[in-house]
Amino acid sequence: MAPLNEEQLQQIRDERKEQIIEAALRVFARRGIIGTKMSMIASEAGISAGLLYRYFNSKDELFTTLVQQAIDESIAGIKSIYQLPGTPLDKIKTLTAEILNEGSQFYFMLMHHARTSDEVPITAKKLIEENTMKTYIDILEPLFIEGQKKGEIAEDNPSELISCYLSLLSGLMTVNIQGDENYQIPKVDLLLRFIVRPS
Amino acid sequence: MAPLNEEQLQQIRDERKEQIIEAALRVFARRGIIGTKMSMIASEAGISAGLLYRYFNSKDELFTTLVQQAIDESIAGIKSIYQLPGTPLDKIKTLTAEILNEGSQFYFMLMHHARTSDEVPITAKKLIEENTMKTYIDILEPLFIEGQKKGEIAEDNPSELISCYLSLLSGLMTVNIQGDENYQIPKVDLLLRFIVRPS
Amino acid sequence: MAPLNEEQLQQIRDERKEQIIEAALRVFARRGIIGTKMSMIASEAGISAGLLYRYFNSKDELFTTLVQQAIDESIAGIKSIYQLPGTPLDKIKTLTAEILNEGSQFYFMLMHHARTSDEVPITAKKLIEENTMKTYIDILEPLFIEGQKKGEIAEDNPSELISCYLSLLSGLMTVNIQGDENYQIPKVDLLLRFIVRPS
Amino acid sequence: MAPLNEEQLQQIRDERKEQIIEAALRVFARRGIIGTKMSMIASEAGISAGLLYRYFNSKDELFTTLVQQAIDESIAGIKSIYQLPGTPLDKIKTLTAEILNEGSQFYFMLMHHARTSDEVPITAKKLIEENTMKTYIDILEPLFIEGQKKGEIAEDNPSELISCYLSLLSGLMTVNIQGDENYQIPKVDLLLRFIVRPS
DNA sequence: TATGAATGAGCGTTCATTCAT
DNA sequence: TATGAATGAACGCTCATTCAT
Repeated sequence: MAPLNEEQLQQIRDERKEQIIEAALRVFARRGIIGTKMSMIASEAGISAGLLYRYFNSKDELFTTLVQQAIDESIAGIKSIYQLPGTPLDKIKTLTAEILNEGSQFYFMLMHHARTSDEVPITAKKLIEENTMKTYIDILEPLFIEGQKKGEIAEDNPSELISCYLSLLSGLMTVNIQGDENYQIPKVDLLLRFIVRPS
Repeated sequence: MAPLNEEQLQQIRDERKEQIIEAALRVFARRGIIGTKMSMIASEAGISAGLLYRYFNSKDELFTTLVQQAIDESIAGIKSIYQLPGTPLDKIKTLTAEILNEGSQFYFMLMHHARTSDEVPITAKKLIEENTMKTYIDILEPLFIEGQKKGEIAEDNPSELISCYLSLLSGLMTVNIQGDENYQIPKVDLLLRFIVRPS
Repeated sequence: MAPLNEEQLQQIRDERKEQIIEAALRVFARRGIIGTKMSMIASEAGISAGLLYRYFNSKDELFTTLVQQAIDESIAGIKSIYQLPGTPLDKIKTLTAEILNEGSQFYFMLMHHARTSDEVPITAKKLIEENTMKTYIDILEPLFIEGQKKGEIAEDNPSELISCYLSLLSGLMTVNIQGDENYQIPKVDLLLRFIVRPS
Repeated sequence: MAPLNEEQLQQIRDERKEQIIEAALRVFARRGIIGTKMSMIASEAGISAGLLYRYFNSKDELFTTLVQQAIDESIAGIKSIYQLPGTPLDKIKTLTAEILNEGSQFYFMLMHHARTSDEVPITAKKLIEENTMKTYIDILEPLFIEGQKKGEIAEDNPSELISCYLSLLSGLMTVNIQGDENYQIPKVDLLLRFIVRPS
């Protein structure tokens, strides 16, 4: 019954906040900003609705936090491609496979809602406007050019090629849904065929 | 002085209904079923909110009508590929270009909401469950097989190839948004490269 | 196609108005003022909703007209007792039987709504306030006193006796409903037993 | 600091629910189901409109609850006649006086609306259909027969006599209104005169 | 910190009333 | 005169947010 010390309290707070963020991501991703009720996030996080407000001032703030996080993680994820082993094309294949299989789908869906919905808080809107596809193209361009030099990658305009690659990937991740057994994420090799230089 | 005759009234009713359906498609597509307020549809259609209810009994009914229409038109659209001129690959290219350029984007977005949202009316849910990707695969399979025989189309499993093609197309159409100048619909030739048999 | 002359038009107007009043009485009586939609009255009268407003400026005015009519007719009805044949008790029995059997039930139900509902237009409220039970007591008192003198009628205070008689009658007429076969309007002799002087 | 414990919460909930039920009875009784706005009940109960919905899912559910309660209490009330002291006629007089004086009037008015209005929820409609006058006649019949044997009660068909008694009572309770000083609930002895066997 | 009762603004829907024909 | 399309105010209900405990 002794009161917790400062440090322990802070730790509880951090854990709770993480709990909430993860719960919110799952719910917002599936249901969008209006479709999501604060009570849903609360019950997904296993806490009461009122407690949410000790960690986030409003639904908007919570949503915006998630958008920020999605942007940060997606940039970091793309940048990580340079740490991967192998030739440029190897790297691209590995990263693509990781994205397709891994749990990043929630982020794609969240960002789709954030881009499409009109109810998005202005702050989040701004974050999105500053985070255009150009950001990602700039990161990937050196790698694609290197791949083209090596003759691995098709000789199109690299920027256009990357844009197309990202659009396809993003479309797949956003649209992919359970419930239609005919709807399957394509195999990586099939998907990347349009990047690969015909031999 | 005299009231309008039956024919004139019917014409007014038909026009209004069409007006509403078009307005509703635009709004639902962008904002989803919950994000869409009946007043938005009304003002998009240039009529009062109350008048909507002389044509559709409820928001749900209106939404369901649109889903039905989207399904009908998409099936008709896919079937129309057989009327196009040229070889199988020609046909596929032409149809793909049409889809990418034409205004069918609203239907894709609507269907995405209809598939994803939990607030979709049961009737619409049923329509969607009955309308899996298999419907479209079955329509396109003969054409793809013919293309493979002619050596135009890659030698993958045709059903898988079509599924991949449709997934990519559907993802692009759903995700594609105004507002990001870097986000461009890929050129048809680029997109279809993974279908074409490498020469 | 020749235009109707003034007289014919007036006749049409009068018929229409009567049509509407009768329809409105039936609907208001059963459903009360709020439960009644103008469209119900219109369709009960076999005309369009818009046309109602050429005869009555508003729902309130129509309702008030009916209340006025109900009051007028009820007073006339009570007064008519003096035209009936026989002794005072005979007259009372005859009138009671007439009321119980005849179609005056709609008026009782209407007046019940008018007295109970808070949505009644002020004008109607005033009519009702001016039309207390005293009006009817005053009309009937001479008859009851005469009956008492003749030894036909119980020796209670006449005013109280009449009030009780009217309350019971009015309660029966208001509450009596189809649909419960056990709910039967009592026989006149049974009902009047408390008025009759025990022999 | 600590949240309320389960017991305290339950007590608050019970009190609120009772508050709402009492308020709703008063308002529904006077205004009927359509005439009653949820906001009226809320302000009569001294709470906000939104809070109503934590206790009752809908206006219909609230109304139906009241109908159920009215039926239960009326049956219990009638049955309680056998606990009263004295001869059958004494019992009947006492119960009648109790009903006429006591606050059961709201229940009569509520049931009148429930029986008459077309907007009554189906569940309530069913309750009412199952609760005909026969229920009450069956309860009272033995008592009336006993009274007839004792020579206290008139020698009419007992079932008919009870039906008449209940109709009159129910009519009085339904119709009786404040606001007309001439409209007075009759004295019990006067009212019951038609039951009593003439000496 | 944590809970859940309480509030009130906002949306879907209905309906009295108006108006063009 | 007669019609029915059109409007908009009002009510039932939901949910983000606050607050007492």
